[in-house]
Amino acid sequence: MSWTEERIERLKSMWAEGATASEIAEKLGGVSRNAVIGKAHRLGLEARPSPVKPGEEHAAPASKPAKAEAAPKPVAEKPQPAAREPAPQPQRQRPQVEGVQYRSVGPGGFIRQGPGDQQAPIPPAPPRRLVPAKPSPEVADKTSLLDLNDRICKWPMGHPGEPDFHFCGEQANPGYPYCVAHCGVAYQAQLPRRDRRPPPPLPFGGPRVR
DNA sequence: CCCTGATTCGC
DNA sequence: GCGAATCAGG
Repeated sequence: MSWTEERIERLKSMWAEGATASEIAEKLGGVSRNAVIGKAHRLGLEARPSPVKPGEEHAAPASKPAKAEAAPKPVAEKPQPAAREPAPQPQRQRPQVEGVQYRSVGPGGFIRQGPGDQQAPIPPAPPRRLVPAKPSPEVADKTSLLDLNDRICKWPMGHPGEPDFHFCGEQANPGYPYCVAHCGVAYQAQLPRRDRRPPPPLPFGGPRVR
């Protein structure tokens, strides 16, 4: 289907009336939404309000510092030594009752919830105060998850789960989550379509096509 | 996912 | 010039 004089006029009038490209394409018939948009542009028709913002420079971080950074949450206030311990029960033995139930005991001496328990069993007072675990020596001087902020390069080193997994920790490239060197790895200039490598075929022939 | 218009670029 | 493919926001 070609763009005859008559069809172009219909396109112009409908475009001027505010019909969407899809509607115009449907009423004209024989052309796609993209064809209508492409033709409208070539005809120099008035641009429609695009859902994609035109300007808005990417580099404008200082424009709206309104709620850029929430104030650092008051990380869990140090638990005051109030109510140190809930009155230690002198009762040492478990009450021997018929149908006694055995429960497993988790780290810190807390009794795990049983499958049939209606409410959590009252945990016994932990024998000692719980303290944060010391970092393993492998990551002692390395950047951990808790060290991250927006000025620190978050490039992962190694893999999660490995004992020495940590983060790069260099000074981040302002506005980016990584340092300059890792930004160079993370962000690649987009090549023209003809120069792009097609993705390699998936192993085993890829997903099954029905 | 759906929709939208804008843009690119092989033909 | 055409329009599919792609992009990017709603």
